[in-house]
Amino acid sequence: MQAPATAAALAAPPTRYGRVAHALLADISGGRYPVGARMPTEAELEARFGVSRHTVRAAIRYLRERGLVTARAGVGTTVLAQRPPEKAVLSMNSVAELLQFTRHTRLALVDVETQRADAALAALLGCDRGDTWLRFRMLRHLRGMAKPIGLVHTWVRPEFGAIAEDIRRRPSTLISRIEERFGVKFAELKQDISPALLDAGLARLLKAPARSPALRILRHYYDRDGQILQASLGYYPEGRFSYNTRMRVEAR
Amino acid sequence: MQAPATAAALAAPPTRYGRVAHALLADISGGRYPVGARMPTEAELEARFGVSRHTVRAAIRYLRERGLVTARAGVGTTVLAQRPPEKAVLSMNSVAELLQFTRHTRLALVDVETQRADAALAALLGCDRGDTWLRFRMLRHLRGMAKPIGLVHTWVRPEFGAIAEDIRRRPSTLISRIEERFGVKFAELKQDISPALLDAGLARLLKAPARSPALRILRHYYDRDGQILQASLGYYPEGRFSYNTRMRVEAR
DNA sequence: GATTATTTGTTCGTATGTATT
DNA sequence: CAATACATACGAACAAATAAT
Repeated sequence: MQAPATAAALAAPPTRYGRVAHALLADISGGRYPVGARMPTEAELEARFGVSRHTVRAAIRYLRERGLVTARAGVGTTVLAQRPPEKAVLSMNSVAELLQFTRHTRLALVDVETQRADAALAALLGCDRGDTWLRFRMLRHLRGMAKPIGLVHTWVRPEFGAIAEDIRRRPSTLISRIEERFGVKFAELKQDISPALLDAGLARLLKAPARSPALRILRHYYDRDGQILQASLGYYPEGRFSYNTRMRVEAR
Repeated sequence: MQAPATAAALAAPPTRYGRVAHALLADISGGRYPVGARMPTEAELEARFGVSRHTVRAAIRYLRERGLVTARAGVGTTVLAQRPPEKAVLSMNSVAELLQFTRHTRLALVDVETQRADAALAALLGCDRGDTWLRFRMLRHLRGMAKPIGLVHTWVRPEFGAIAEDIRRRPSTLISRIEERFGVKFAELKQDISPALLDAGLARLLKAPARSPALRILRHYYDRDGQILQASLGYYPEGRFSYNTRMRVEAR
């Protein structure tokens, strides 16, 4: 009902299929093809736009790749959404809140060692085999809880090795110490959460049953240039920690 | 670190381009075309496989869509990764991306039943004991993966029960079907991720080993008035799915 | 239940455009 | 400028999935 979809939100490729795709996109957001309705058949679109079937199919593929329509043989092409995914804001999951969380925990250093990346570690850290890293292992405690909430392995470049003594004397999050000491800032964080079983060694350190389940959280910290600064791998056993987010759909 | 080990082989589409794509995939994972190397040109692949250029391009598109190669005009096609990600990665920074992800998966209905909330269910859903819910169980598949990536229990209010027949005929995400049919919109999503062990029943449905670890994702969907619309509890076994987020530090 | 019409999916062939070396 | 390689586009035919008869 409201204003002509002002934004050509997406840049149309300067191609024939791009023009067809965006004409259809305008029809969809304009309500001509409502969500759930079927689009014209490929043959009809050929006629309407005066292009070949190949071009029509390229246009529809463009819309499919963006999640706007779905196509099924024998049925047709159905509209899935009125507009390309709008930006919704994640209210809870910001870097600031993440760091806030780590401030409410206490760290205890387990050990530090130098590691040369084998194939598995190289894959984990996204580095070349043979690269040298300094690995810290630390237990993360929450005030008032007897058992640690997690065990974190953190790898830092050996250039930053000077912080090892600092950390030994007073454990803290490595990334903030690196930022202080070396004046670098991390600009981006990638995080991957997967399930894992605790092996005997991890279980003992965490005071958890062996072969019990845990969250395995892998984080990569990058600076503004996309250079990796630090990586960490944490194990958080069942019942002590869960990862909670809250998202709002932005008003349209 | 444990490796997911068994490469969940991608099912090749029973098509000519599917066979070409998987032959190339075998070459890539076999080391014939290492990461960073250039693939043969389209013309060379035509000759090698005895197919048309169109089919070669469809095969390469298949590999591109899976992030294995990249193609640039005037340059060629370059290998980006040695193996297809054998697990689905949910890269989620917004509700939009979450919905986008669910579009790339296929749902298969397991069963539907009416449930009266006992104490445990009431706690899980945040409702009163004795409330009636309709519970769907669905397996979530990723195109090209043999085993399901997860099993999702979804509870909806019995008022929305009319969608049961729809879903039975052609499974889809419940929340979108409810939005279509009843004109309600969810405005907020709360999500909680924790680790869990698969019991025998879940393991059987998921074709996973019993007592293997999984991500347990609980979601609550609310409308604008804070009324709960739907809740879901999903189990995603190790090696098939991971939860991925990317955060940037806000410039100050 | 079988048949037929409809619609998308796959595959060939060919030609021209565009980006890069 | 020329050669190379992917990108776009036209035309045609058959296959597969589905819906309607």
